[in-house]
Amino acid sequence: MSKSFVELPATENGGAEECCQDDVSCCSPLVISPLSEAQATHVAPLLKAMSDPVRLRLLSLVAAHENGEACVCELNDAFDLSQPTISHHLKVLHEAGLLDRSKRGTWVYYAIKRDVLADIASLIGGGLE
Amino acid sequence: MSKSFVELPATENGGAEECCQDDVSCCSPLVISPLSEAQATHVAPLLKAMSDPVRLRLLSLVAAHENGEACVCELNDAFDLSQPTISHHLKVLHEAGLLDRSKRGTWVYYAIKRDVLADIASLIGGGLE
DNA sequence: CAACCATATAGATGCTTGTATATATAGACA
DNA sequence: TGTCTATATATACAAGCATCTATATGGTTG
Repeated sequence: MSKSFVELPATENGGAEECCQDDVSCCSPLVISPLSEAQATHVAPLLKAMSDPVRLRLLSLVAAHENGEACVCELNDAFDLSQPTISHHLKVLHEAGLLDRSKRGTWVYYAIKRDVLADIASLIGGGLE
Repeated sequence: MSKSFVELPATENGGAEECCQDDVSCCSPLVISPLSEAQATHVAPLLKAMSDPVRLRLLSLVAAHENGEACVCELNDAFDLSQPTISHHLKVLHEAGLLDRSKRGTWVYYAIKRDVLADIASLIGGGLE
């Protein structure tokens, strides 16, 4: 573990270490070294997707459900909002890369992407233990 | 550690465990049990404060700086944005409870609140290790 | 006091977003 | 084929937000 702490060759962007810009897992924790502009631009949308109360609850409903997966029909019932609104929020979470989507017959299931969640958590909380 | 896993008396809100609604630290991790509406409403603003690329970088600049503290003057220089814009973002982070503010002479210093960061991280990533 | 520096506040503007209603798609089944 | 159910898309609108310029506040120093 703690592979994020390995030293990486500095790039031209002012000293922030930057490897694969597409993946949160390669950012060292906030507390260890400042995010580069590119890194921040990649990570922010993930947090933005989680920053709505409805989406946060959707995320936790899915994550805490059996196998980390839940049917849309169950999710709709948990809220006092219209079905298209829930569908919209699920789309946001899916497009952000936090939820996987799979259709099985008439029903659609969303599943949590645990690795992404873990990466975000270690970005925020890494180096504090 | 892992004090978040202790069983709590269920409340009337449909099974989600809920203690002090004012503090993130008492929410059990997303993956363990679904957030209540009240919990989600409390946590979401923290994530929203972090969900902007500029604020994410500000946060990490402060957090990774000596003593987890940095002077506004240094922060302004790190961005291509107007001084009031940076001031605004710092205010958002401060009001969300992520940064402490202290004035010393002419200068203002913002300091990271490590415990809040740690609480958010364990909310998101707890139960995945 | 006056000039100056560091930071915050006020107000304006254009873009984003959360929500709703109406409609489309598409699988199941009679 | 036609109808029902599950989910998504289209469109619209009010509210929120990131940014700017202009200005205020308040400490420092000549």
